Amino acid sequence: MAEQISVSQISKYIGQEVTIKGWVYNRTDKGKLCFLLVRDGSGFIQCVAFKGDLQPETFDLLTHLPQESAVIVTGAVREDKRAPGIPGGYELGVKQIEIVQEAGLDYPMSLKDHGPDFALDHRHLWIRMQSQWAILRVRAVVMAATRAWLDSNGFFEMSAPILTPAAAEGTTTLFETEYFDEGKAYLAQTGQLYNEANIFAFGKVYCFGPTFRAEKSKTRRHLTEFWMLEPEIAFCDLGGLMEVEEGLITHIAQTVLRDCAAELKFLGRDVSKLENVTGAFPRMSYDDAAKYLIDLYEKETDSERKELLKFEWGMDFGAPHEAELTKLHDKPLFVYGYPSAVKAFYMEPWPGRPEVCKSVDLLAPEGYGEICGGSERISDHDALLARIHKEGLPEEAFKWYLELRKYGSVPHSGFGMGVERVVAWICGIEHIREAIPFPRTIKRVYP
RNA sequence: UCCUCGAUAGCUCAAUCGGCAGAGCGAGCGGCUGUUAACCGCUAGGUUCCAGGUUCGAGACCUGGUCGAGGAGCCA
Repeated sequence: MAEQISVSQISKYIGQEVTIKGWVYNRTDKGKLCFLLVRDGSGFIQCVAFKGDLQPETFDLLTHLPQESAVIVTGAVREDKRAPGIPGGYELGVKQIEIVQEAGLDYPMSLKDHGPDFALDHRHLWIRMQSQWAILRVRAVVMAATRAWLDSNGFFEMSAPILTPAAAEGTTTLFETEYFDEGKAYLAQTGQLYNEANIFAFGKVYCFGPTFRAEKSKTRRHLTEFWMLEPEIAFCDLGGLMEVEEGLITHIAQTVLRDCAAELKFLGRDVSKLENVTGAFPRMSYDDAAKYLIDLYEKETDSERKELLKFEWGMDFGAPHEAELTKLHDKPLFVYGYPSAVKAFYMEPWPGRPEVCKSVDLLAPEGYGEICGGSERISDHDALLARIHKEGLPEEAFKWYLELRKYGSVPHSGFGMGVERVVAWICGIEHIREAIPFPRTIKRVYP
């Protein structure tokens, strides 16, 4: 009885007879020779059958196997540079094949390109394709690396509620639902306020889960449901926060480089760009960034681009501005000290400059833009209350949040990291809808 | 909410000035002992997004609509 193995472990079994359980990804007949590219979830491997090695009826069955048929293949592993697959370079000489299910002939996914509408309508099948498989494997490693780094650096995962009573960040649009006799409840757009309660019990915490924004954003950087990591740290200032982000992002990038080499290679990612993601990241003040952007705007001669680059102090960066800033470095870039007016109400003002707050965004290189946004939080009760009033937020809804400032308040900081944006950047893909198994966009809740 | 672009075979697309609805892939059959999204031959496959209009004649032009994509704003 041959040992059942996974394709990802194939290199350890050269010369041995093994069994692989999976699905036919592609088939090529060549007369007395038949190639099956079989995927098993862990990778893709070429299985080669010679007519002379098998019963005639078995070989005939093989050459008529529809794409996506479920199979159990047994054969000897050998190294062959010609063999395609992920990792590739190994193949199985078929000795025996059992067909678990012969797939229907009308499988709609082609190995060639699909348009976004068709691909997304068939997302339940699209995820089987090599490109999507590779991206989602990277996503899983990004998420595991995120938890691993935080867990080994003294953080505790504290799940935040998804059904929440009110807007956390004011103006942003919320998904609304009926909640028994209590009136309306809303899908969480952040777990941060709950994290701030948790740090006073656990010191360093994070929540990691789906968040929801009913914004009508229709760009390659937006989903209505996306996964966000939100660490929050007691006794931590803005500088300390940036060190945490550096440590985490470095660990994520280096872990993916180590564990997803085959996936990155398949995606055609230039890994030298990711190898740069280590150590201290460059830091730039909002003031300096604004000067740079204004200069760029004034020098731009193309009228269309000039309109996009339009900038003055006090504005938040648009995607074109972020792209320009990230071109300055080959590492992620911190931009800190944004105008308070464009940031959330809970951010600590800069000492001596109340128009600026102790916030920091982390911009991914190569034009990918914001992947993390965070700040030092207001720790003083009266200052926070004043900000709530100024923003016109309902004081009653923030009663418990304000109370945190009465019993042992300390300087504290936190940030949010958009998982899909990180995955899109690491994989080098165009659109974050491919960085989540089943994307939710303004125009799509199916499948 | 605004701007731009698009919708033709299962998929990706072509169709010149308004004049017979086309190709590649996929599917079926046949051929080939090293294919890499194989290749070669044959076969099947169409409500040209919908509703009107102009015209001898509309996939193409006009009006209205539907759906999608990219971007802006907002944000992670």
